[in-house]
Amino acid sequence: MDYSSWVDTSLDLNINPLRVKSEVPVDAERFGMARELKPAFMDFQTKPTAKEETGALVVEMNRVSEENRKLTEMLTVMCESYNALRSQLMDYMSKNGEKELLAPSKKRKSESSNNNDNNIAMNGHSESSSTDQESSKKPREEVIKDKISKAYVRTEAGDKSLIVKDGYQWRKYGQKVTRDNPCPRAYFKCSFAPSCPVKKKVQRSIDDQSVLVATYEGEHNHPYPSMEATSGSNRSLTRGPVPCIASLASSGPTVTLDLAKSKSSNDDSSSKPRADTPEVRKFLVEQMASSLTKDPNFTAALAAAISGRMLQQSHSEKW
DNA sequence: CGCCTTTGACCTGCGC
DNA sequence: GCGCAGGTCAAAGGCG
Repeated sequence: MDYSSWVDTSLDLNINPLRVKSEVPVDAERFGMARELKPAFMDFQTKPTAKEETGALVVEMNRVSEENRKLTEMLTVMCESYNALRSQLMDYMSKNGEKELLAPSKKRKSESSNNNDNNIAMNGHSESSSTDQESSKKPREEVIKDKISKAYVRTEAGDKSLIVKDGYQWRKYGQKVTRDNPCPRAYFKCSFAPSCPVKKKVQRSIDDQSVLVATYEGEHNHPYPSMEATSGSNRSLTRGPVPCIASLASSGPTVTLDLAKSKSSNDDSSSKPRADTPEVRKFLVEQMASSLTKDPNFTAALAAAISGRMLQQSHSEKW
């Protein structure tokens, strides 16, 4: 599957001068703005610095266009790399996955291996059948560890907290720095119900430290907290655990690809994100457009580019 | 004042 | 048996 084909990564900044030339006067006249706009443009052009400013704007527009082109290339490379890694992972899982699941691991911390993490993340499996692995642990944990799930949550780049908002109320009871990951691992217990046996481990991904890996152990023996009960500072507004969130973040707008799938679709074929459907493509494009338009830097650059083109065009018309 | 976080100490399982 | 590493406990302090 070619994931680079999911989304048209080009921003399609159509800054055709002919369009500006043909549309702007018409619109201005249509809305009766010609008298107000034209003097403004004329005044702007007659200023001694107008030429320089126009040139600067054109340079800025070219710079933005070049940056856009580079970002597009980077995104394409990332998609291709992800595609290749996924293919390798699928091959590896098809060969060794079943064998590893059946063989009880002697190592206690088999879950900390990044390959295992990625297996679950890529497939969107919110629950893993690790009962066999956990059965070797001490008896008092057997009741708790019959249900293990993982969630991957992207956080803000500067956010150093280990808080995963999943709607439940948690009490932190420990924190450890593990050997395979310099980022500390936080241990939480469900504090919504005193008898709730659910525990949660949260640790930043070693590969991408903006991603929090939350491991849930056990099942809640109480109903999901209501929105009123979860409206506090640490309460979440999301309902239920987030199975998988994969994001493509840049320095500018963040495009989040939610690859979560429903728990009911556990077969391997349906675990692949149906991004080739028109609905998903439309959704992704809308999300990208929304992210871009919300970014003030992008809108400012876009406005500068458009105004630069307008000025350039009107300037060339005059000459 | 109660709840939560922090953090060092302690417990437990596993490999050598 | 010993050391290492993950997991848990509980006292202390912070905060609303």
